[in-house]
Amino acid sequence: MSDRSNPGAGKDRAFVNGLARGLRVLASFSPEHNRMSLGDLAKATGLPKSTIARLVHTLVETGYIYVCPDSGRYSLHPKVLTLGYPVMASMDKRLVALPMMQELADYSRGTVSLGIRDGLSMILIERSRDRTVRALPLDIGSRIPMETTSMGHAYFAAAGPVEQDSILEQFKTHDPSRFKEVERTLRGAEKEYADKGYCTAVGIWEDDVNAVGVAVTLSNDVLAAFNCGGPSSRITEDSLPDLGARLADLAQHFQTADWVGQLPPRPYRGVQPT
Amino acid sequence: MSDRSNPGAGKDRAFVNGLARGLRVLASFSPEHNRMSLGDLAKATGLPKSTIARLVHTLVETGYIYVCPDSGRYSLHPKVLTLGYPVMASMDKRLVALPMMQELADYSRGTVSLGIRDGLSMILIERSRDRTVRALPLDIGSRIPMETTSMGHAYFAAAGPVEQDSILEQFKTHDPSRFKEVERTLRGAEKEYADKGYCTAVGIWEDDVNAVGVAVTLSNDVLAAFNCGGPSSRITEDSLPDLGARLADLAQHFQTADWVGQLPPRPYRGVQPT
DNA sequence: GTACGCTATACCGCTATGCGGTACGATTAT
DNA sequence: ATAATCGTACCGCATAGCGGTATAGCGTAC
Repeated sequence: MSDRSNPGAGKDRAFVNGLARGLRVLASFSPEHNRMSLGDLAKATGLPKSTIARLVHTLVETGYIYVCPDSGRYSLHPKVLTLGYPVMASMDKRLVALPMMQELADYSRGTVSLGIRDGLSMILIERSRDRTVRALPLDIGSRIPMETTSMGHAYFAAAGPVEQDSILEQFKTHDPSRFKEVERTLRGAEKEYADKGYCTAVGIWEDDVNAVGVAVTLSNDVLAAFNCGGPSSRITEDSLPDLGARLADLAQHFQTADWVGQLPPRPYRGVQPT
Repeated sequence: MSDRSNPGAGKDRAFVNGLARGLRVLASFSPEHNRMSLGDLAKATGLPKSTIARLVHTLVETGYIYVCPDSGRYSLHPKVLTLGYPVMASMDKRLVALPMMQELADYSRGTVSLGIRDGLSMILIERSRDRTVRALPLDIGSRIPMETTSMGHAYFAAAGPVEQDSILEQFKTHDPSRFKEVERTLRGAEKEYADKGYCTAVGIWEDDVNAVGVAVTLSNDVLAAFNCGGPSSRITEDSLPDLGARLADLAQHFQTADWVGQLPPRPYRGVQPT
């Protein structure tokens, strides 16, 4: 029976299944499936309905899920945002980048984002968009693939050899069929980054999306990467060198910005969950 | 022993304790305690050390916590941000407010934020800051009290009678000693909001912080509130009427903005967690 | 040097606890 | 009216999670 929520080995006395399963429930929500019934969640997680009922009940009790008043379905409660707050706060150096990002977004009439790696994808932790665009598809906390985005390419290029090997290793085990292609792509990106100082992605993520990417180091020595991109109608292929140079410049300024000490040691001005 | 993680009644067959406790572990991180040992977590949560060890082990396995390479302590993994992403995405109407918020932040030389209620506090879901300020103390996902902030006051003032009663009820049970004072404050805020169209908070949250607040409704009929404020050196008490009017104006524009249909129905451009 | 505080990890017996069948009544859709 | 849903309830079972206690490894301090 031992259907461990996470793969992992057979039996692990120290693994709390209920917790892992509950997190799986939370993670099974997505922007397009943000209101789900117990049945939906059962399907999405592959867990039996009665188990889902228990987990959801617990999550409702603890306030991380609430029942939509109208539809009666279950939805993530904004309280889940508070779980991520300490992470955001620990990356506060990105705040110094915000004005620069906004400036470049306006200049390029596209979107500028900052992301870090999780597994084989990049998680966005900050973003700025051109003021004339209504749509900002990727928001904070969203996840984009590493192997098909300029951000991911730049990240890979700037990563140390050991991290690179680890990434490639993960790709190999995760999707062996695409591995060789992915490896070639990423190694190519590494070369491009070394040559030009930025990575370009022309229509490899989405057909009509172009972007450039540059890596940086956050205050806590966490590697991250900027990108700047948008629909090809606005971000033309010809403009990429210019944008790449500007993004590299932005990263340079960000990197060397004298950040330490600019913020007074501030206590946590938040409050308990009450 | 039935030490239920959440208060609640004695025994609830459908309550998964391990899950609730694991969430308590995640929630016990804060910006100032973002690297903790098992002992720290045991102290913070009040759970026995061996239990913590099991929960943390599970959270590490599932990737929501990682071991800091240097210190060997435990820290939240950025992956927790992805849990909140669907919430952010469901509130995408706030994106139309961003340029306006930025504009007002620049004008006022302070900070403009947008927040929604959770329990007796407000959770920030968007923020803009004046470009000349380095510090942005409150970030997305952070939590500020309702009874001492202009945002909270405006929210309360705009809430329906039933929600107001529920809020007051919670205050009464949560902190009876302060209840009468809080009630008076909130009722006063309601009156102020009805009179002026905004709420002011002069040094009630922090001594040297002034702010104004105005409520709005997000696309999904969720009540929310803007605030605009900052240190009294920049946001003087005299400027509050002007800022209040401008914030009310912003809210008005935001409210009536024709948002529906401006975004093409977009698929989730994110990717699986791999 | 040794005694201490702090790590994290391991072990282990117990039983409460979460499990997942299956069944029910209420809604809503076909 | 039939057919899917929805969520809730029940219940016997076995094990999964519990929390005590014990151990081993570091650093620090005295």
